[in-house]
Amino acid sequence: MTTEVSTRRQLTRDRLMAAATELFAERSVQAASVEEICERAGFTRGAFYSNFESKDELCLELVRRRGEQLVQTTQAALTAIPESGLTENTLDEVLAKVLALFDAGFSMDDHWVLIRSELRMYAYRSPSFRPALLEVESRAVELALAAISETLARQGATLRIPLDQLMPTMDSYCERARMNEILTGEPAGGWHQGLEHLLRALVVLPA
Amino acid sequence: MTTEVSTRRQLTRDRLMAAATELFAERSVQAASVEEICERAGFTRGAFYSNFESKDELCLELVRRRGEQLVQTTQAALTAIPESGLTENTLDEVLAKVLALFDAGFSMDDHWVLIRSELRMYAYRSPSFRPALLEVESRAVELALAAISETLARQGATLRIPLDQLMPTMDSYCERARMNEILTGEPAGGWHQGLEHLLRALVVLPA
DNA sequence: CAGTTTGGATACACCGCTGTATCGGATACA
DNA sequence: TGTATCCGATACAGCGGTGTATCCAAACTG
Repeated sequence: MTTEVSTRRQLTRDRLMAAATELFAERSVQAASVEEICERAGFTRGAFYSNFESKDELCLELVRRRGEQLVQTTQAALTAIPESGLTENTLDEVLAKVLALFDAGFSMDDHWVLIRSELRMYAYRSPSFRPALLEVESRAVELALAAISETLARQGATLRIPLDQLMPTMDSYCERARMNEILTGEPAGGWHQGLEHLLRALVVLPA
Repeated sequence: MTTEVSTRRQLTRDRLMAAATELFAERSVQAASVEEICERAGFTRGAFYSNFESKDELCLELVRRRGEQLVQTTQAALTAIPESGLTENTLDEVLAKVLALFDAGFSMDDHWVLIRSELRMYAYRSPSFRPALLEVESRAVELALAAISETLARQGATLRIPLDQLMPTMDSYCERARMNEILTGEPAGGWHQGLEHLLRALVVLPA
């Protein structure tokens, strides 16, 4: 059965990619050797080169999946907070929605903060990888932005900065805050409050 | 003459560090081999190991210098915009001062945007290097922050976010914006306008 | 239950980097 | 000008990673 074969193959691909993800965070994309990735996944390099043409290609696949996952969790987070016939135009409603987005979609767990940074740097150096990363990121940002701006519009709220500056501002702030927490060894979490402050500062409710 | 010797030594150290800086941006700290650094500087590895104990130590020295330079240019930028017996409490005055700070001190040229990111990741992985980087960065931030908050106070201006969140917010925004420009190949410069928007949004002038 | 295919393991040849130990030419000093 | 010192070059042994070519077992096929 073809599916059975494909299933097996897919399983080793998964394990390889999971191992790679870990090692990318630990050692960087470049420094993580194919050897090491295979070892951690419980394979030898034979398995790797049978499944991927190169580390570059694995990265591509990684980002592709990440993109899908991002889109899904984002949409899930959006629908999870229903239109809810609220009559009060509270800033808190907007906040909740946006914050949920960041919690769910733009996962700020240790792993992905490091990996995003790692992948950006890798993209800078790998011309073949760059467009893929840019496309995935921009798609995710667009999706989230659309949701946010719609929410804002419904509340009659406006922003103190251009709309297309909102996501970069918040995202980069969170990422930096998380990175700082990681580097200093502080417990994670401060970034969340920081983001809320930032949002409250940037959003203007109708008079 | 001892100074002559030292001068010579210092010169090769400089060349090695300059080469390292370039290569760190091009290939990453880890991927830049000692060999390559020496080659670009016009030396062999003998010179390197005669001057530095390891790549780690070179990084340390690099950051130390960067810190000094940062402090100097920041202070220069601050004194360059004199108290100027202005009577008008214009937001523009505050803006000018802060923007000048970022232009001068937190240099956002291609090189250093990449290297800062690079060093952060390196710090995450090198326990001996981490505290050094953190200290330099925090000193620079403190200095700039002190200057800014004093400026704000003099104008009677306040912020819509906690004071200690200002620098991370602005800095991370700029860095991200620059990085995006680099990745997409857009001409640099948009970040500057973005920063101005952000500042205008965050600063509140007295009624 | 043979025959075929698939997929991962093994073996091989090669390269580049590391760090140290040693050497030799230039420079400083009397 | 001779001598000591300094500092970068050279030589060497060793390691770890790369990518390919080949092999073998297990899983599918009819």
